[in-house]
Parts: sequence; structure tokens; C-alpha cells
Amino acid sequence: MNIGQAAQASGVQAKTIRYYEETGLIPAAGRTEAGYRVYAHKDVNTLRFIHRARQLGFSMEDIRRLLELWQDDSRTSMKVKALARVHISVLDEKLAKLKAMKRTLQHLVDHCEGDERPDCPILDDLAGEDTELPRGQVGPRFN
Amino acid sequence: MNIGQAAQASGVQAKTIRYYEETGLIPAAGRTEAGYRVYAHKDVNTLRFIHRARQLGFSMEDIRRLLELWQDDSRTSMKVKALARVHISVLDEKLAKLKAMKRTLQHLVDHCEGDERPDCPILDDLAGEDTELPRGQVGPRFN
DNA sequence: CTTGACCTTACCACCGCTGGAACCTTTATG
DNA sequence: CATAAAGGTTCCAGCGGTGGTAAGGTCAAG
Repeated sequence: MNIGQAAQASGVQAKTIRYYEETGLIPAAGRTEAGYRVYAHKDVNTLRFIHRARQLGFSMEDIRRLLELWQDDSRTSMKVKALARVHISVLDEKLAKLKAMKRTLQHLVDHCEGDERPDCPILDDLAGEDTELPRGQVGPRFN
Repeated sequence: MNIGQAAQASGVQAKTIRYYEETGLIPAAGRTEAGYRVYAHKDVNTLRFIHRARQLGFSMEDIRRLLELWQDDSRTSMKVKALARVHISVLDEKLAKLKAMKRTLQHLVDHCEGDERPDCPILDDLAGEDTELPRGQVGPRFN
């Protein structure tokens, strides 16, 4: 199985597989004489694992730990659960920030006429005059 | 007013102000003989505008357009509103993805014993067996 | 034998900053 | 007046996870 087939089978792009190998998330694949990477079903399973974890928003660092736990037969489900719980709280933070943004923005949009005239509460708000707005969390950093 | 004072007054870090200048989001500031950047109140207002827009999650590109509209006396509030509406839909997409992630993860966490034993539905799910999960949107890309 | 689809490495770019290094200027103090 | 701290300056690197490109090597089919 070469990288393209592994990509197909796992849902992880070939390019990303190389990146994962480069960063040590997965071990370096074996090679054919011509230098092509070779993958087995086991590797595809690992890639699928990573793919699914990424879909759930886990960071590379978290995935590193999840892979360790997955491969460790003497793991405790406690540890896995703890990791997942922490991740949920990260998601919650992001959600809270996005919701705050949306709330504020929706409020502004609701009060904007949206006509030919230049008067616009949205720009007025951005321009400062630090009005009473549901400010909640302040920093952006919601990446 | 030097960059540190402008940063203080606007809420945008000095380093970030230089970055904005470099990328052309704001015009290059004037300089003292010694090469220090000089800012006026007008510039601080612009920086505050940008800061606030970032807090609402607008992209640099959006902010570029917002600044143009802000400085254009013959703008229409229609255009501003449209821009804001599009941004709300972007926020909605991100929210939907995060919510889907959280829902799935919460479900998994709820079914994990979290004890000393290794058995763990969270890892089982990640390992594939593509079970019936509220999959909704698939890709991560929630940045 | 050629074509074209795949593979390889290696690089730059993106988002929106942030940190650090190495150096220069201003300000406060002894 | 010398010095040290607290600013400023530039440039380079990095985050995650690709996307794109170039310039090549390899493989299977026609």
C-alpha cells in the first residue's frame, strides 16, 4: 500500500500523512526500493484514529497522548476521560467567545438600517465610544 | 506619542501595530529623527477600531474593507450591514462545527466509565468501526 | 516507447500574531 | 556626566495544518 492508497483508505491526505511523519506523530513508514512509502492496514487504522480525533478538534499534542493511551494496554479509562473532559472545556471556551461575538454583532446588525445612507451603528460601535455592550470575554484568539 | 503609548491607548500591542503597518492595514507611521514611530489621536482611533473589529472576529481582509467604508463618507450602511451579515454566517458555521464536536465528545465521555480499567468507548470510537455518531459536518478546519 | 498518473523531496505561503535576538535611543538615577 | 533600565528598532522563527509549486523519479497501460 503506497501513500495515496493509505490516504484514500484513512481519509487523511497524502500531504498530511507526510507532515504527520515529519513531526513524529506517526513513525516513519517503510520504503520500497524506489523510495515509496509503504503502509499496512495497521498504519491505516492509526491514521483513521488521528483523522477522527482531528474531527473532534483535538490538538496534535492531545492526539499524541491519545495515541499513547490507545497503544498502552495498561491504560486506565480514567486518563482518557480526563483528557476528553479538558478538551470539552476548551471547546466550551471557544463556543463562549463565538457566541459573544455573534450576540454583539447580531445586535448591531439589527439596529442598522441597511439603506443608502451612510449612518451605521455597526461602524459607530467599532469606532469606539465604548458603549454598553455584552462584552464578556475580550480577547479574540479563538483559533 | 510613541508606539508604546499608542498601544496602551488603543489596546493593540506594539508588536501587533508594527505587524499591521507591515501588512498595510494601517499606513506607515511618521518617524522621529531617531527613527521612532509617531502616532496621533487619529491613529489611535483607527487602532481601536481594528481592535474592536478583531474582538468581533472579523478577518484582516474584512477589517480592511470596514476601514475603507468607515473612512468613506459616501458609504451606504447597506454595504456595512451586508459585510456584517456574511461574518455572522461565518461565525454560525464555526459554532455549528464546535457544537457538533462537543456533542459527540460529550456523548462519548458520558459513556466512559473513567475507572482503573482500560476499556474506553472514547478510544473505541476514535479507533473507527465507524459507528452511528452525530457526524454532521466532517472536516475539522475550525480555525 | 510514450504517456500520464502517481510518487519523491524541498521549498514558500497562509492566518494573526508572538517571542526572541541584537542593537539603538531616551530617561532616570548616583 | 556616566550608566543602567526601559523603551524603541529590525529581522528571523514559529504555531497547525495544510495548499501550492517545482523538478524530478517510477510505474502501469496503450
